[in-house]
Amino acid sequence: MARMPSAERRRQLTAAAIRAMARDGVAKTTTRSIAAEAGVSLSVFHYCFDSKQALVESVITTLTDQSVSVVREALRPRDSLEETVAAGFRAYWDHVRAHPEAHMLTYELTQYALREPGFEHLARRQYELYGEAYAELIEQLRGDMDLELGVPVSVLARYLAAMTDGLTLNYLVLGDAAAWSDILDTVTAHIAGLVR
Amino acid sequence: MARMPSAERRRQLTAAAIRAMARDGVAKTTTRSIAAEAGVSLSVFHYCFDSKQALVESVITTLTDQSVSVVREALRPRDSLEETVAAGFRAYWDHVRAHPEAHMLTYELTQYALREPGFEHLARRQYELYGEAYAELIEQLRGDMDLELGVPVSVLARYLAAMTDGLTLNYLVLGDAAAWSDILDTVTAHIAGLVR
DNA sequence: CAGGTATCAGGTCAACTGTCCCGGACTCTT
DNA sequence: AAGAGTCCGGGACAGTTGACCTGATACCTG
Repeated sequence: MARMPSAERRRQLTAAAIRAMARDGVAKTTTRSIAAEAGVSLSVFHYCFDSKQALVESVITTLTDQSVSVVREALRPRDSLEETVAAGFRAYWDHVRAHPEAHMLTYELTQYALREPGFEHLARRQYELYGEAYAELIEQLRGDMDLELGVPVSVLARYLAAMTDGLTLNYLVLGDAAAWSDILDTVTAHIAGLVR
Repeated sequence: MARMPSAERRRQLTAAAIRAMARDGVAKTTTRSIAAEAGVSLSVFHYCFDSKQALVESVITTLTDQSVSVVREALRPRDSLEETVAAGFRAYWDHVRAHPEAHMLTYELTQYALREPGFEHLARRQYELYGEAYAELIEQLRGDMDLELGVPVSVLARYLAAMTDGLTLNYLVLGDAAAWSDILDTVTAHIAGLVR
């Protein structure tokens, strides 16, 4: 086994845990399977993390930050409002279709966090960050394009966040990706109608 | 212990499992905790169900049917379209606020079903039934009120299902129930705009 | 009331999981 | 090169969990 500073080992174990959890599900991922996925012995795990919970906490924050950056990346301002919304949805949707297990895992971890005493704040943080990402984009667009919103920014941001969340979950359960792009088009038109 | 035909015992155990899972979470619910919740000994459990999986299957189908009937109950046709949509959302939302653990449990079980080999169909069935419930209501309204839809029924139904799903999940994570009624109003207006 | 069936209680078992311990090996400083 | 600090490996342990088994008990049929 290659020797490695524990900070880097922690990152490696976190990444291995994400792979194992995405593959097997959170419930079926054990400290042993994580260690095996990382290619280290079990004791290394407990050398780097005080407990499995500490590792899960690291996994959640890491994955949340990744997910939020996916949203931020997708939501780049374009020439027109409709174009921005449509391109944003498309970019996000492409990511969902390309990495369904990753999105599935975020839902699982959200519920894990809600159930685990002392972890609720991690679930909330995730959803708050989503909302903030949307709100920031809206504010930015409003300034750049001199838009007038028919609804408060916070309402619109939460609507978008909940919308994409629900669509993603439905896609993960039902599949049939094509059917959902029609819905995204409808929503895009709706958003465009909410601004002046 | 009162003697009881096994069919009724199964119902009793299913109900006890739902209570235990809603309280403790699916992952932390064991055969022992279910038996204790039902007030029977562990052996009764394995007398009535071949395995824990068989019980979980019973729980999922029972809860799915309950959830769908909640949706159907909420979506009763009223005088006008907007009134129908608004009242439907309100009724559904009241149910979510009154029984958050029950809704939480359905999300947990959906993911459990998606992860458990041979159970995927139960997750899909749940979401298909939601979609069908919405589609039926839309068809019915269209006939009664002579509406003309701007989008296909299937698109609208899936949109509504995903929408409520996402809003519910966001509420369960973030709380703050008041903030979401504004969003439901926005969506209501959107739906009203989609018909002629 | 006898015999058979349905139901229950407690104990047992093997497998798995998180955690920990102890000895050894590597690395860097002095 | 020697020692301290850091990292790694294998094994062990206690607790939990799903599953099962053997008797005992209640109910019903004839």
